[in-house]
Amino acid sequence: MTPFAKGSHLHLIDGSGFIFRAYHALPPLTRKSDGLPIGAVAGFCNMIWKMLQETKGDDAPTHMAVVFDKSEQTFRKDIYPAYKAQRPDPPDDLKPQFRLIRDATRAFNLPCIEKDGFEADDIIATYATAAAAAGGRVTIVSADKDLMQLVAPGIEMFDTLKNRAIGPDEVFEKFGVAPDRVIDVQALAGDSVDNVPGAPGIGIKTAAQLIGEYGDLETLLARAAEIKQPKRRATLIDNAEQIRVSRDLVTLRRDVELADGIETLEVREPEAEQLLEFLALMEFRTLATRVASKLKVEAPVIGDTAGFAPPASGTDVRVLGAGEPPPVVPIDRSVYTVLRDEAALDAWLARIPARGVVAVSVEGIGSDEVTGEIAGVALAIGPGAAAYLPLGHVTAGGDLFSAEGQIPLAAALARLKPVLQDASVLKIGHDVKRAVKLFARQGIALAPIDDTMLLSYALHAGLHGHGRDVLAEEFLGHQPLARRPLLGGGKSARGFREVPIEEAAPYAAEDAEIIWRLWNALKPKLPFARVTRVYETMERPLVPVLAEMERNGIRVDRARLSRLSGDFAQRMAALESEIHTLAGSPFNIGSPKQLGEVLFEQMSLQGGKRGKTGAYGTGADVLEELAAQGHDLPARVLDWRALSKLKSTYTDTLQDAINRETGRVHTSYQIAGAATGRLASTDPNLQNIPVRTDEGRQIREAFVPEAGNVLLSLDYSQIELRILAHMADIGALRQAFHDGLDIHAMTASEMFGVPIEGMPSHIRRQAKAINFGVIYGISAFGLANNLRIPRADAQRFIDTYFERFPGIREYMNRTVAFAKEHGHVETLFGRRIHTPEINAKGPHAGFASRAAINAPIQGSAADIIRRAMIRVPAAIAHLPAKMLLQVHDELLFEVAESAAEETAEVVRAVMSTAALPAVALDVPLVVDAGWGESWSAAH
DNA sequence: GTAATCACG
DNA sequence: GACGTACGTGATTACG
Repeated sequence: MTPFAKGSHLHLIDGSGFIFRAYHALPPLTRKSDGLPIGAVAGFCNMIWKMLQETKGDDAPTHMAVVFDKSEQTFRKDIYPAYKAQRPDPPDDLKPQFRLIRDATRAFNLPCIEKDGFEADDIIATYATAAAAAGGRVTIVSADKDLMQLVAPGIEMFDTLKNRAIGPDEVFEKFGVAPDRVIDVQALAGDSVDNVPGAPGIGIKTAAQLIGEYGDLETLLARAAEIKQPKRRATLIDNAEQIRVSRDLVTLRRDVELADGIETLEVREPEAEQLLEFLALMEFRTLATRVASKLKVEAPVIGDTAGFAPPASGTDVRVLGAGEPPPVVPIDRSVYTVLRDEAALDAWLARIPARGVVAVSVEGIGSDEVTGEIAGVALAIGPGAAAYLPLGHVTAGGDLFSAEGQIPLAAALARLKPVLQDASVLKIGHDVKRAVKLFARQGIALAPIDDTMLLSYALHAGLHGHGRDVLAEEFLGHQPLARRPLLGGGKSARGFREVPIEEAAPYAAEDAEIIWRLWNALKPKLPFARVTRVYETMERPLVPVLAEMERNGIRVDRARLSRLSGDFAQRMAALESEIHTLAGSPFNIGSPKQLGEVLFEQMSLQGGKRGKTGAYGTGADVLEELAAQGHDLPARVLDWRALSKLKSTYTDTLQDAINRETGRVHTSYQIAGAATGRLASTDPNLQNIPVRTDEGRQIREAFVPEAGNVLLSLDYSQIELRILAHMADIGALRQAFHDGLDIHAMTASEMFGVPIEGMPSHIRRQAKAINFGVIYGISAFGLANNLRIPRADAQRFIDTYFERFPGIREYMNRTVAFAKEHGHVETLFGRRIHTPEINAKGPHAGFASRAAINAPIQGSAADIIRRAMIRVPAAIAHLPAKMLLQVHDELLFEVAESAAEETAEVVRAVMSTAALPAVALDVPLVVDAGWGESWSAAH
């Protein structure tokens, strides 16, 4: 080893700085065989190779190292906790590349230097200072202004992207002072990106002028009182301490204790085999060829499946036709691994980091995702490379015994946890919210994540479902093992824990492999469909938010529901006997068929209409009509039905939904359920809890907070009409919203020329029906039905409305035409809702065009509340508040009573600005808030 | 499994 | 001119 001395030349490459520059400078390249993002890796490798070639000869470096940031936690955070606090997470497609770039560095046979607690800049400063002191030369390969303070005799910088050296002159150009005073200028000017406070109101120009005048920072602060400009003087005096802290933050440490002395950084020639192996794995064909020719070895053959384990049997190859991707290795369930001991698990997990992406499929022991345990975890990193890790399987034989050949749960989870939480390993799932919840229960925060279900949803909402089986068929031409035979049905149904491991393993491992393949098939499509932003900002970030809400659950007062059930039962029994008396004979009131026969045959009432199945219609509208004619029986049936509905759907069923462990009800939200972007709530549905009748509201009174808390409800006022006013650009509507007018009264006034003051309620009601009708894609038939008026009258209303607001008709025509041309419509935020039926003939066409008119309006409203929900957790992090439920235009929170008002204001601010910055609405978004001792009282 | 009904926005 | 419709959901019940 040659000592570093006079004549030596050290190149220090700012690896972390370069990663971000390469990432943003290059298009999002992916590895061809599997879609792994590798743009930054490619940029890095090309840069290193170019540098190695160009620096040969007299000026060749004798020593070289690549330096990286290691952790977020540096000594600067101890000095100033807000330092770099608001820095966003790196993009998810960059995260897996961090590790690959370190691998690349080693493949080039270069030292890869990093140290906990320090930034790359501190390590560079330490080496550069030591090298200069030893009499050698230093070139810092970076354009980062934070490194410019190091420029000195013997130390210069080099910007590879601009291909120019940075010396004292260039530093002066940037900071207006010599390199040795750069720290002073940075301390004064601060840095908004890194959250270095500096002196408020002073930028680089002023700072340089002040330092130029007073010589250095301490002198300036000591003599601040002499400054003529009063504002500047006050700023410096008031913020002296903050400026000194800023100086400590920007000053690079030159005394980091480093394990490797400079002499160990001596340049070594790349080893051909090692380097080419890496380049082949990354599938960098051009660079591999170039490197091979330079190193005078044979270039590796890089096929499209390079990096994959060769298929066990490669005969059954699916041919996709000319111009299609290369032949695909078929799924082979016989090659999967079952991880039964810790050594096997460790070996498998060790393969994941280099990939940067792993498909994860987790099975709970049963259907409970909140308090249920894990039965097993399947992982996949490539075709045929999948494994199943059984954890909670049991053998049933009267009692349940833990099945043999399973690693103890705690030990396995301890090994999984670092990978599942590793920021540089992307975890992909299908409906990954399930996995997030199951792992959260085990203290594991699954992140970062991707979701093939949501990829499909962002790409193809309205075209087809997004279940795993549908997608496997559609995109892989593969039919997976069915879940049903494993779990049985009816009486013989069993939880996944009871499925024998040898049956569970191929099913689960195949699931993981399918997810991995689907991700590779779907993720690259996002930019082509222009839905990357939709997916990245409105689908994926919602997953952890919903997982937390679902885990929170809401407290429900069982005793109260039970009392209501009893009350309803009594009243139903009374009604039942009354109805039977009126009918003259007993029958099943709950049977529409029997009821129809009683009404229209036995009692011979008029107006009986048979539907397409031959049964009489007995819907509420029919019964109401009969009741209005003075018939008692249908009126009693309506009362009975209302109670029956409340009892069976709510007061009885909701009690069963209370979780034994938490005492709360945990709904599950379907993110990809509704084509428009709305959520759907299931098991139980908490988005249709009654509110419109007094009896219904009694059920809401059973939704209660914990002691000392209140339920806080915030809802958007008229959000869909506001969106319509914006999208269709209706000046009168927009103005009415700006002026805070009663929008339905205003509509009525415009249409019928009636003054808003003292407007008769039936006129307003008609206008309200029209406003809603417009959102739904109005038709005379629908409006007539709703208002119980003749169709001709309804048509006249609509004509008048369109005359008064011609922009609405234009919007409707424009939207339908767009759908016909493109096959989809879009929300304000770019969400696509496909309309495959839009060009159909016959009655389908009407449905499709109304749906197309409604979708951008309903969907934009859905987007807005999604955006709000994603921002809420950070906004309320400092408050004793939890977000519990979403009901399309309402968010419900549980909050300490003392913090209700503050929480309301914080959330109101988030909700009313949720469209920004993507869309600036021409109408205000008004949010109403209320809180109380129950969900009913919160309204 | 499907249709009818009705709860919500 | 007839068709036959308000938009988006989920749960329960009856019934074949």
